[in-house]
Amino acid sequence: MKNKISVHIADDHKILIEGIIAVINTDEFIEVEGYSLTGKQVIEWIKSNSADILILDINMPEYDGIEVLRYFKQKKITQKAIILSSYDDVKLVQEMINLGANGFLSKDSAGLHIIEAIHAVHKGDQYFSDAIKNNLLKLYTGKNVKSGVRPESTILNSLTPREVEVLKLITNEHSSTEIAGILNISQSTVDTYRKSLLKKTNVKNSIGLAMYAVKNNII
Amino acid sequence: MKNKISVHIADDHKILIEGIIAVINTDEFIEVEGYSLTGKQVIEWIKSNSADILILDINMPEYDGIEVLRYFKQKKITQKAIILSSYDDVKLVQEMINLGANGFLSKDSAGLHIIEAIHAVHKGDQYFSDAIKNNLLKLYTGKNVKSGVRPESTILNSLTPREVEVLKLITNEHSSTEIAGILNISQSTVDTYRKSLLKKTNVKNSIGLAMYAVKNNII
DNA sequence: TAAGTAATCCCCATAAATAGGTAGAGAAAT
DNA sequence: ATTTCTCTACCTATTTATGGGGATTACTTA
Repeated sequence: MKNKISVHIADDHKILIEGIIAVINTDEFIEVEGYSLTGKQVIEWIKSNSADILILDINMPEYDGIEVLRYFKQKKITQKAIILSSYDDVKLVQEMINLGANGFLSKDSAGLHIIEAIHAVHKGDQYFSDAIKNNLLKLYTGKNVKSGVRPESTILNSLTPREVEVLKLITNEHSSTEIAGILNISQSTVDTYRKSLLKKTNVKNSIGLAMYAVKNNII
Repeated sequence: MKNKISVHIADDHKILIEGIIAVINTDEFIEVEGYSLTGKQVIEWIKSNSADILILDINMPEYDGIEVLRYFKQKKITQKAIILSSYDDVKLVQEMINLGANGFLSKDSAGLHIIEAIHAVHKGDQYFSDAIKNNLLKLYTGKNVKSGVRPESTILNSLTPREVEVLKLITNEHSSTEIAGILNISQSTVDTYRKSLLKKTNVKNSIGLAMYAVKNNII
């Protein structure tokens, strides 16, 4: 008899985990090795374990999926991972691919696709759910890009630590005066950060910044 | 032999639906009657069907859970409903209760709780998952309310259709001038909407509005 | 050492948002 | 028939945000 493909699942919603387990159990060649409810748990788990495939949700408390992949990359851990995501944000997908993700599944997809994805990635292929494939195509061909995706900003806009701090405070509904008080810097400085944030993220106003923060899980 | 409790599931994530079905199938007294992937489908479904219990996700495209309940209330449809939600926002819970929801489940809860909830609601009781119960308690006792929950706003904040339109445009980075142009109304009117939105959602500024929109999937 | 980059601060000016009102027309509900 | 709700619009005033510069210090890297 052959070995089963072992899978570890990371998602903060237990119901979803149970669902995925139920789906996976319908395939005789795959078995669930365990699960994590937070990114922190994944990082703890990887220290002494591994699975053939890690199914990784992006939105998790205590280190999200991106941070988990970043950790893997930094520690040179070659754990195969399939990303589970609620929205098909192309920018995110690209970032995840760069961080070494092997597959990308939208939560919209049927359970069957998880099984397909697991088999594909196990064989060494990449797997993308249809919606994401289409979005990537549109991005590369440059046409018909749906709203919310800004092709001009394909370039990584790495924000400086201080900029991220300011961005977080903006997203938490603080005014520049308040931010200046909190960070103990002058209002002018905060204004300067606002300007560079607007330029780097290529959005129109503070609301765009907040949405950028949400999308990129800077929260 | 007795009749089984019939359940209809509404959620835009098929994987989650499959998971819930798998969980429910472990209980011999409950059966899944069908499912919907959008609020629109639920509204179509209710026109010629019903189930003992509707399991309703808040975040859905084409009419979210709130709008579905609002529709039920308006049409005086007495469909029992258990709300499924990703976050335990007390404000939301209260709104849903006022709209006639019979139970409230966090997606964090285990599958077992769905079954408990279904049985409880079927008997005529209300059901709340623990996290939500705690939050409601804190709200009523007024202490130790976690950030993000604003106790002052106990009052129902159902937004009017026009307010939602404005909110969407705000969230899409439009200024008041632009919104006035798009909706063909005066800027003053847009300002009025901004004021009532701020009051109803009880947030501090436009960024709070955008975050509210994101949380409530008004997008 | 020269070139960057990050963090800090300032000027000036305009555009936009917030806060406090008031108020009318029409629809819907009681 | 009267109240309530929604959409519409205006006034006044203040506070924030945006857009265009320029500039210093300190640290790192080619």
